[in-house]
Amino acid sequence: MATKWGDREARRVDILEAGRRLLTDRGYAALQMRDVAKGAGISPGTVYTYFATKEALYAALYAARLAEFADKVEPLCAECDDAEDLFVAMCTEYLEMYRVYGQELNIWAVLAGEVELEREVGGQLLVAAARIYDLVLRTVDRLRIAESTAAEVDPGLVVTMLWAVMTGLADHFTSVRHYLHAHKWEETVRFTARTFTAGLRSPGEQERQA
Amino acid sequence: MATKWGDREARRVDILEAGRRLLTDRGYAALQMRDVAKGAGISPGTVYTYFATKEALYAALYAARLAEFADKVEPLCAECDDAEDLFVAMCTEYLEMYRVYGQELNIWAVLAGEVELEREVGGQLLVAAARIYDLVLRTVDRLRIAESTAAEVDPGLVVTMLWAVMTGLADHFTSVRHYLHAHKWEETVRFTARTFTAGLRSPGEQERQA
DNA sequence: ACCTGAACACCGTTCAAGT
DNA sequence: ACCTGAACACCGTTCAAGT
Repeated sequence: MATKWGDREARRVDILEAGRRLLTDRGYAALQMRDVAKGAGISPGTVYTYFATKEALYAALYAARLAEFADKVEPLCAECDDAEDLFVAMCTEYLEMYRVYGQELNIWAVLAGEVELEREVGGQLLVAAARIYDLVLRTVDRLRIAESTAAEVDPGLVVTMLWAVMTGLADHFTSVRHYLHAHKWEETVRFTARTFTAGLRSPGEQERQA
Repeated sequence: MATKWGDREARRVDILEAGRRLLTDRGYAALQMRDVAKGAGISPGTVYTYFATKEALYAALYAARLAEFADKVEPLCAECDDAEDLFVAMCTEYLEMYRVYGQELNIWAVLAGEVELEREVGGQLLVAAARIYDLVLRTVDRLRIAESTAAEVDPGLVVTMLWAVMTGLADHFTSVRHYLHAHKWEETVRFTARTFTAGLRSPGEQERQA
């Protein structure tokens, strides 16, 4: 760390970087404030003049990662015209993020104000989440994914379902770690995407809607 | 506690009951070994002669709850002939369990041997999980849910997908707690069930399979 | 102002001592 | 044998003291 005494901006980056490294290399349990301080080349007390709690530090890391996720998903949504392929690609990006950030902080709890954060970090989380939500919403529209059901189904409902399914798949596959899996990630996600898109386009939908 | 000195069986039940109460009343964060001991009318050290770790205690509670879930789902599977309704009912039962036991212990990690448990508790978890898996598998068969795809799709894949979707939905709705929800549980689950059953029965499946 | 690091609080866990 | 409870280990957090 070449960060000079009093350079708060650089110091903040040092802390975030130290935290990010611990998290990605060794998981949430290894994200300990003493080690964050050590990694940033400062004392434990100083970390707390930048982040009020460990949770706030974690939220800041998560916000950055979520923005990165949005950056990766945006071109996918723009380029891909096949809903099934797009879902598979998005899920796979999501899995990478979920592997590191999935278990611990709950973004919705943050957005709901259950967790106290500095306004800035909370705002970053909100912006990133809203960006992703909008992105998916517009893509669902563009690909007419809810086509046959469009007359009655709120596209937001489709997005909510998609998000939940992604989370479920990611959770399942990050927890099991290769062991008792009869099915591989690619196979399961592909099958889910296929089922899902077929279901949304099924002509049977409209009549059952009534 | 009327449990007598030396009655290990009753003592064990006291501990489990104290833990269960803390967990259901005030959540995982409130499951603290000192309070478990207090609730069971013993000293902290004694708890550790019954359960090697807090995680082992939690696993025992989870195993019992999982068996209870299987008990509730079994008649549902037997009585219900509509896949969509069944999925909704199962998800709703699952949500109740997930609300309390969802976040913390990972059953698959346990089954994979990543968490050390007494053989008995590990076995209980395994038995309960296998029971549920089999139950769903047989029901998928019975209702011919994977009908149009049966020639090529492993029914186990359907079960894996269903499990992941249930988890995703439960996770979404336990985390948010009424706040920023545009859609209610019943609405989202119903829509998801409809989409998936339609997708699994879609005649378009077979050709895309190839 | 910014930073240090010893100290406090909390909670899982252990173990020498009691019955 | 079974049980007690003080003590240890660990980690998030605070704060009086340093520069």
